[in-house]
Amino acid sequence: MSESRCTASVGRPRAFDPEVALEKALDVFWRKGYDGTSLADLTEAMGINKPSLYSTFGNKDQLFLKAIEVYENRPCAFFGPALDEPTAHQVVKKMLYGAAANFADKSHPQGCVIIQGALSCSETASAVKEALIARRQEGEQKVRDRLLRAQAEGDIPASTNVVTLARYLGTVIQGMAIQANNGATSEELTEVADLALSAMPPIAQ
Amino acid sequence: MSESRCTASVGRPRAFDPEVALEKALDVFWRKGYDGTSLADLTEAMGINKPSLYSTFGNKDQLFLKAIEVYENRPCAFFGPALDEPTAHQVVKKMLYGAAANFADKSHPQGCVIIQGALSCSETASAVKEALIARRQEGEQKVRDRLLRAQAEGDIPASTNVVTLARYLGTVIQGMAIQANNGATSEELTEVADLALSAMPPIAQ
DNA sequence: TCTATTTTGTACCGATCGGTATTCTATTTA
DNA sequence: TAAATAGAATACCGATCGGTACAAAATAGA
Repeated sequence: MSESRCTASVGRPRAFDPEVALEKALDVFWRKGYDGTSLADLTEAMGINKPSLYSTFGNKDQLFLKAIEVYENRPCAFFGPALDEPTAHQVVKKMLYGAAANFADKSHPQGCVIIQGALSCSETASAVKEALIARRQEGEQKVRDRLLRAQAEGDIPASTNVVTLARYLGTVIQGMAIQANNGATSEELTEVADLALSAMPPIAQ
Repeated sequence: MSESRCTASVGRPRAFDPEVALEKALDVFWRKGYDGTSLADLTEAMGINKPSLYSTFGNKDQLFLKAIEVYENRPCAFFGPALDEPTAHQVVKKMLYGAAANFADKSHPQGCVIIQGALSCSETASAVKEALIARRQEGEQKVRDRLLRAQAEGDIPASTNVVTLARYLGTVIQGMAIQANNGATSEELTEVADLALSAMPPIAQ
């Protein structure tokens, strides 16, 4: 039995690291959006040529989808951990603060690629657009489920409409992404987060 | 003295109404964004050919800017009147309700072209992007000024940070535009608006 | 009717789009 | 060392991009 993967055994070795290249692609898509990004932009940023891109990642669509997976696991990793906080208030606070810090972080493009990667776009990008809408709705669904759990645990009042509350939080987070694009700083977004938190229902006794 | 304008006096008469054509262009830009819209999309929707488009509107950039002027004066006309409401609470309520009704209105593309027309975009679109950012900031500035006036009039407490409050309202409105793109209905957005309103400071006595 | 003027439709411009065929090169295995 | 394999580099594909030159057509004034 030969080695199954990691450093393919035969043929010319790959001259680039696919993960690094994928992060470069993410940066471009994040900054320019799907429609605004050309293959020339991608190959230049990734440091590879088109045939390498196509043989490794498929095509532009598939590259985009793989790039946003990287995004969800790394640059935007504040979302998942926030859900693990013990109380609903801590979950929401950590999520909004995380968005404030991350969306305005100057070490990468501002905002969120899931939100702004293909918002208004050509028909060519419609599959990507639908994928992004689905991701946003999945995120909102996770918040909703977490709030339902909090309600069951007596964390927030039974009278709270968790569907609307989750949608409100999604709205604020998405708005913060736009604000980051406008040039808002992390501090400014954190102030917005604090104000947004005041819409949370009181802690059930 | 001859007639100064309206139905030019000499030469072949124009076969289309520039205002109608501009509204068609707005519809396309709104739906597809600047980068996602091609001249072929525009000429087809406007019912004219390229030379007519260029002689009447300049180029793609200028057409876009003229289209968003139409947008600000017509489909998005909920913003200005809201500022004329007598109290800060009424201003904010009317603005958020207006956004909820307008952004999800199925008689035109969802969301707001000022927000989603050129969010993440190519370098070609950067001038347009900057113009849109400026418009968003102007809108926020108007809200801020209105809140300052309300504060002077004793409408909201002197302790309220109106800069942050205005930014928060901008954030919610911009988030609602994304929600509308996600497929949220006017009713759902109105519920979000109600929740967002709970972050407003109490009425000063 | 003739001329000046303006818009129309068509055909075209070079550049770039996403995507690929082909050839060359680097490596493993035999 | 020779064959097999797979990635790299170049050059190219038809289609489309934003933008325009040019000539036919429609009007007003002379």
